[in-house]
Amino acid sequence: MTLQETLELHVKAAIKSLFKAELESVEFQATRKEFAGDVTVVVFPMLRVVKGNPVVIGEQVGQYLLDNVDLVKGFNVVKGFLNIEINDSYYIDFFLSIKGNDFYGIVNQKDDNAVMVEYSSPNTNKPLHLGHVRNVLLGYSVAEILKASGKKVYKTQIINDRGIHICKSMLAYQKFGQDEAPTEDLKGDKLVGNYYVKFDQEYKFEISNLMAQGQSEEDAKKNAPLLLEAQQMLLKWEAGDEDVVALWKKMNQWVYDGFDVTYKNIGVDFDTYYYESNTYLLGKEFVAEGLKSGVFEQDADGSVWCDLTEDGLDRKIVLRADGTAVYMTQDIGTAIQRIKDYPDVGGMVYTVGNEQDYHFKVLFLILKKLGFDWAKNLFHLSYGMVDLPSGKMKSREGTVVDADDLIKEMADTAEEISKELGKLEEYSEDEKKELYKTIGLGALKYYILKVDPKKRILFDPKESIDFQGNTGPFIQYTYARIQSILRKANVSNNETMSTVELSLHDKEKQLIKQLELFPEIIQNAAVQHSPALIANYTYDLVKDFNSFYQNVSILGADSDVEKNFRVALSKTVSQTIKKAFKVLGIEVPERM
RNA sequence: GGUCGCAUAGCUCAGCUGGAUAGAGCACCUGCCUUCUAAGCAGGCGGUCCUAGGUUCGAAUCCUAGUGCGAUCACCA
Repeated sequence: MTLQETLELHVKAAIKSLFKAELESVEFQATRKEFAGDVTVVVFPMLRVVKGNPVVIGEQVGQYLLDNVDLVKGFNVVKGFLNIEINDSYYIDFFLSIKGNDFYGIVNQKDDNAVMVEYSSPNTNKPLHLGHVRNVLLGYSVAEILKASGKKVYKTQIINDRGIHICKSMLAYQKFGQDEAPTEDLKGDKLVGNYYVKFDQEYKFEISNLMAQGQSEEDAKKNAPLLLEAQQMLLKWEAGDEDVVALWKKMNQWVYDGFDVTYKNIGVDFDTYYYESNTYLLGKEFVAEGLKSGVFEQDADGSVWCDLTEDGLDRKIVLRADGTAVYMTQDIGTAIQRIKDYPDVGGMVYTVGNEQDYHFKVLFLILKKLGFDWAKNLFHLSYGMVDLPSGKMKSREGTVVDADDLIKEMADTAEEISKELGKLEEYSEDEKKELYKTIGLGALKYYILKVDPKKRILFDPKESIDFQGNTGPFIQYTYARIQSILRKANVSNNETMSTVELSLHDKEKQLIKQLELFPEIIQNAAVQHSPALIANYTYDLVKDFNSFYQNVSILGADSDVEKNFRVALSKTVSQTIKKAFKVLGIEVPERM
């Protein structure tokens, strides 16, 4: 039973014995630091069942608790707030109960229903950029948080490997590529991306030519020879033309190889992959079925629609007049395919930007209408765009922050700062390199994950990312500091720690209170799909630790009992930092 | 125009199901390295919580209207 649960029973008993009234629930909050006490009971809500002055009621309840509950050692009432002081022994006992537990806060027995988390899901025509980075970090972290909260999780992505945009880079490569192949200096995804840009340049050139010949802009955009060729290519691809398919396979493989390097650098992974080129056909099948069952309707021109006007939405197309698949068709197919492949999956999380809020609203609704019971457990993890001070990132215009470059720059900055501080003499060059990467990535990941997913991020490359204050490196630094203490502590037998004589320092108590919150933070973050909650929790924990560290001597404690206790407390804090950062996908260094 | 999201200190962000005098970091200013790593600690400065109504003992938080910013409403993805 938690402290609050215990106190709740006693407060209810107090109200019953003092006022002969039944309380449905008791409202608690942490006592503000300017008042004495550990837990606060809010008296106001009780006024509904107990008439009287809140201060007087608070006093009476407080006295009752002091007389009847061993845990309570004192109380005070300010306005309608009953501040309760708890015996140190409660906190010491609690700490001893979690001290050796490596899994404290983490739920290991898994739910029967698995969750599939989709993230990344790039187009295969350009390299990953900062926008993808937010997606990848969020998706990976939410997957890890769900795991830690007791869910079985499959990480996946949907690879958008077909369509007109893919044909554009293929066509440009065919025309201008001269058999160029990826090299060590030019990854495959970058190479393909270059031809996507090339297509756009040539296309714009053709448009301006046509307009010079008197065509309207609208017509010119439709009639540009390059676009017509690209459309031809898509038809050939759908017809299975050998040359086109061969080129498609070759270029896509280059991109996949390039992406793999980036994912590995970021430190994320996937359990299974889906390709739109495989799932769009299944989508078509279900469109046909939905047409039979009346979920969809067909227009005179042959196009198929879903009428959502009764649900307050518009009509949505699910199949073009020429019978080819649209985005929605594919997503219907992909969802169904996933459940077929992994029957234990009872729900899915889609990590996709908020520009597609409407799309997912419609998709989930259509899947419900098609009668899938798992459709009620679909969640769109919608996140805000990452914008630059100059505005939106656009691949075709080259105004993007490239993912690989960004990661490298972060490591470089970490290197600069580390060299200035000069604490790493005994490290080998390889170890230093590894550490710079850990710190640089830690800074980047924390910077992005600490923000509520819903909010947009304005990323200023010049101002760059901080390494001080509420940042990844600050938290990593605290972890490293603790490891340093543990190396020096040499506490041989802290299992049989005697704590009878111990009285807690305020900073120690504060740390234990913060540790106590950890399991609930993990659960909460899972429910809300929010790594930001974990990040902010960890920051608070680390702030508390640093304050403890600078105000209380750990290794220089007055007694062995005290020293052992503080070492064990520090160790538990560091393990909690490590677990919290693990679900954020951030590593912690042994020293820095 | 319809729909959805966001708006808190100069900047970047917290603020859980409504609760005490709205909190951090950065920046700026003061102190603290012969003692466990100063990427740190202790403190100062800084707020009409977008506006106006409403609900309530109590509103940054809930409701309504408005303003600003963003997204979306494609036989693009």
